Amino acid sequence: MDLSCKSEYALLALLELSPHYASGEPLQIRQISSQQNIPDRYLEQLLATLRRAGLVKSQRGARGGYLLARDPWKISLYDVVSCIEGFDAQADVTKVPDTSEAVVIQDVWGEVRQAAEAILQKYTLQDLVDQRNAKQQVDIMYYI
Amino acid sequence: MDLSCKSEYALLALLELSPHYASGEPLQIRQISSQQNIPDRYLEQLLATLRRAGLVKSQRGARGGYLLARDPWKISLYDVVSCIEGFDAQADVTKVPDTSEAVVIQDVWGEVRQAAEAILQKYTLQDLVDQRNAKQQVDIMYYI
DNA sequence: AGTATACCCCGGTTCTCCACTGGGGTTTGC
DNA sequence: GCAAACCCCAGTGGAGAACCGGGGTATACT
Repeated sequence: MDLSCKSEYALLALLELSPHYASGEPLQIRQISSQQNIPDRYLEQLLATLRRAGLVKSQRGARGGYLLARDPWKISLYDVVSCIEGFDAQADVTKVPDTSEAVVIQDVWGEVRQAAEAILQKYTLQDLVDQRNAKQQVDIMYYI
Repeated sequence: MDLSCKSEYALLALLELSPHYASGEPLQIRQISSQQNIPDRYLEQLLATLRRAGLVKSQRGARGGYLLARDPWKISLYDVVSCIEGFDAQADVTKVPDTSEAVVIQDVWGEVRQAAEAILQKYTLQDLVDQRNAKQQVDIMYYI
């Protein structure tokens, strides 16, 4: 019941990209990884996954980097986590429960999954950026 | 985001034990494992964990077996899953998030965890037994 | 008493996945 | 043309999941 490193790294990277979306200037892996203490070669793989899922765009060559593919309020946390964790492709080998007890357990677990997904769907990258800004604002007020 | 075998096996076993709680007659590993298609030596380990957590009681020797330690409506699914998955002892190495972005992500994830736990807490073993019975009742009606 | 029946404990094994590293190749701006 | 970036693919080390097996111990029944 804990967030995997993969998803956390991916979210951190996208949160870094979010403020840069307006300018249209790409951000490099090195920048993100040093900013968020993420191993850069690992982050590269995650960004490749996000690109294949259509969440970010990449620009190759010198002065290249990554940009969000669409506005930060149009990307939900569910979009990110589901593509990184890859639980879209889980419909293939759904094991058939053999007893009636197994069925009710699966039902409850479905309810759990749905609740988790609902929360991830209601937050967008923009929401998190706003939350972070608000939190920093509070910190400044306490500092004064 | 999927239920582990361990937790599912444990829940199935406890659902088997629930109807026998009233009689006070213990149920053997072999019975449970054959009823629910669970490898018996593996189930043994899980029941040992449940026993150490105080959810079941064991009776050794001939005509021994396992019983629930308390009434089936006093055991929530959260009790079971948390002890099997062992996420009580997670408070020790809570990694300190280094950036403000990491903090907001952890906050959201905390919300997700809480929602999942709330659902697991609201269901008891008795609830699942009732659901199973209700479902079988419906099946019979369709059969007629 | 003796024996069969069950739990008990501990250890090993295979497999998969995660987190991470490394070696090249290709595109692009200056 | 060269350096800066992405791209792809491959491998590695560790951890945990899902088992299996052997030997020990308590208990009921005869």
